[in-house]
Amino acid sequence: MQMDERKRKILRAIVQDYIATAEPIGSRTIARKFDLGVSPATIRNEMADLEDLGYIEQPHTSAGRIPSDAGYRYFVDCLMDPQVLNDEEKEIIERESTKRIQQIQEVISHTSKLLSELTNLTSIVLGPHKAKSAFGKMHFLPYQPGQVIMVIVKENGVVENHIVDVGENITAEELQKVAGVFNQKMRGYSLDHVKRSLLHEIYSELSRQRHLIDNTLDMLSTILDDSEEEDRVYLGGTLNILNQPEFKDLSKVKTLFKVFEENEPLKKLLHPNQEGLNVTIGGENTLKEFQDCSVISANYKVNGITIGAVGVLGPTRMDYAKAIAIVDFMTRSLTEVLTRRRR
Amino acid sequence: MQMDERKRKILRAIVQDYIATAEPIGSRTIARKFDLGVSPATIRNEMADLEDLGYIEQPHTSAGRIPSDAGYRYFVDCLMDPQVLNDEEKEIIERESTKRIQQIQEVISHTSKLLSELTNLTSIVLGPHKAKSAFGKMHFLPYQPGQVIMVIVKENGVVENHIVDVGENITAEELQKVAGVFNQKMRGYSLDHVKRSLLHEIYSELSRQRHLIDNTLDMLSTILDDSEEEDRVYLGGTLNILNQPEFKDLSKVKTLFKVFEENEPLKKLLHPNQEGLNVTIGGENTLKEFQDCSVISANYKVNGITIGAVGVLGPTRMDYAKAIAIVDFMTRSLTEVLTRRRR
DNA sequence: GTTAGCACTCTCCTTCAATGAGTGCTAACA
DNA sequence: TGTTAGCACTCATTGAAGGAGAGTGCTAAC
Repeated sequence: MQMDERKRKILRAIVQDYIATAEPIGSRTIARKFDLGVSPATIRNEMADLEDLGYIEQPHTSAGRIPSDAGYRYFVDCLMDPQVLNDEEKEIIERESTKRIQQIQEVISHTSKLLSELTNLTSIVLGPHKAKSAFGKMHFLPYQPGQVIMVIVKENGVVENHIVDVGENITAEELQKVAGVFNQKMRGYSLDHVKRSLLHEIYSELSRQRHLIDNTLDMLSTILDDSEEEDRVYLGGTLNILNQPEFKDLSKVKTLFKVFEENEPLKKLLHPNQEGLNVTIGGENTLKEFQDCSVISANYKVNGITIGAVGVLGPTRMDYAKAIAIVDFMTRSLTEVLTRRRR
Repeated sequence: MQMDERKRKILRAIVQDYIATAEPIGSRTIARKFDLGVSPATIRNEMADLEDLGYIEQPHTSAGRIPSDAGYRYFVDCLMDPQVLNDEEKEIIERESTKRIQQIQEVISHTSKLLSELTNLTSIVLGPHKAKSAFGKMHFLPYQPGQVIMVIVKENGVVENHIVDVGENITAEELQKVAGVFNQKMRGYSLDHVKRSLLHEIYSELSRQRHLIDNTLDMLSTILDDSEEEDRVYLGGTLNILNQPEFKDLSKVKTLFKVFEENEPLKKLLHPNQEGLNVTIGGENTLKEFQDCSVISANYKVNGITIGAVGVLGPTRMDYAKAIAIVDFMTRSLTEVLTRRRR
């Protein structure tokens, strides 16, 4: 059995209606709502075929049909009219992107908020990859006796500050020397690379100033441990899923929210290593908690290098056309903003 | 009608049992579970009195009694056995407080997490008050052409960095001068005070270097706008409330979580301006969303000055003795840690 | 003052039947 | 041969009815 034009029309009608109403749809309703020029009986026959093909299913005998994961997949791949954002939405995103923003983290968190507001879904944004981001420059500033502020500027523009213990008798000049060594040896290298290859070199360089080495050990581990830390995941609009009828069951909400508290599974959802825009539908998700959810995700870049990912998460019954359009536009905008920042 | 010893015993029994089971409790059950030496009938008579006094109420005629807000209040004020933490709990908190912590923000967020874990309630922690925190010192570091990193050290130990536009032709010496003026004029004063009283003085000082003033204006507004920003509120264990039977209704959860997304109402809950430990029960909360919740809150200090507040939020049916003990111990520990950091 | 006994109330649970939406099948039709 | 009308059938949902159970307040006896 093959898909023909009429089957496609009917499948599209089912998916669109189910996305809009969240109610199973029957043959009579399709005939009434969508002008296909055939009677409910004919539609019934076609629906039986579509069910055989695995594109739709029946919650129970006397209910209408709903799309299966495969049905959504077919819809996304073949049936969907690609959508472009309306001017209002574009303007909102663009207004946001022209704001004077100080730090990359702020850009990311705004993005997350905006995504969830525009889609009415839950947004997941993966911040810049710490261990992979290149070390830029290091500075020391006085803090209080025995401690200094270590300011680290990454090449992607992120600025971090750490407070480190140095002991009371280290001098400003000595700190200068330490910073000099770090800056000279590590500039442009990712922290991953430092840890794997450069540690020895830095030590041997510093060991000429024997009494410095204990302190610098601490500093290095501060920097590197920090890079070990989870890359931050920004969530937005988690409450939006409470509006979806598929989550009127509290226990579902609970398991989902529990996963939201952990970073690792969320990262996985975004396929941060896959290029381009990805649509993952229902059971295609590897995590069982998300098997009735779909995820639209895409990467953002700085200077052509992928540094993070954004996505939206919602029930499989989501408005794919709109969500895809928004995620797509958003990653482009984000890539542009971040690249612009670096001049 | 007066409270006598037996009435107190019965009220205590009702509150304790209801806290443990979340089920209305009847006279027969009280007689069975608690060894009061009287029959259910006697207890019934006393319960009728307690209801007249407003300490307990009946959800409906044929159900047992549950404590009213006034009942909880009486329990907390007069009946409760004050609890001390067990060694395990103490150890957990103390282990946390001896960790090497870099920044005050981390201490606060750990506190929030710990509070919610120990109490199984939702924790709310109000970070250090920005506008009221005193300016300490300012430094400039190079960033990229036309922008510099402005590092600000508050007197409470908080370190912030901002990126500011300065135009391409400002020199390092000029920045030094600007920092000098800021440091000299603002040190030790709260940003509130700077905004109210010192702005003029700083401008007139800087106007000697005419061409600097535009840039410094920007910097000042960066600092001061930031102080306008919401003081951050840290929430922990929001999912814990989903385990409470009183929140099995999704719409309740939704309204509550909606409030969680805003800072202002949460701050109000903590009574950050009230000294000592506060217990706010049910209807005593001014926000209608929280009228079936109770809040235990207390202030923490640095060097004797209140700079923030912590609290736990749960259903009125919470384990007050335990929650109070934990919040109390936690604020003391936090105060101690933060004071120690400053040496 | 305390207690046993009892009628009464009200929620909760189960059962049962009616309703209605939707289907698949068959036979008639173009 | 594809389309349609008609019809019997299925099954979730709704609401009513009735019984069980928990708990109360009142009365009378101790």
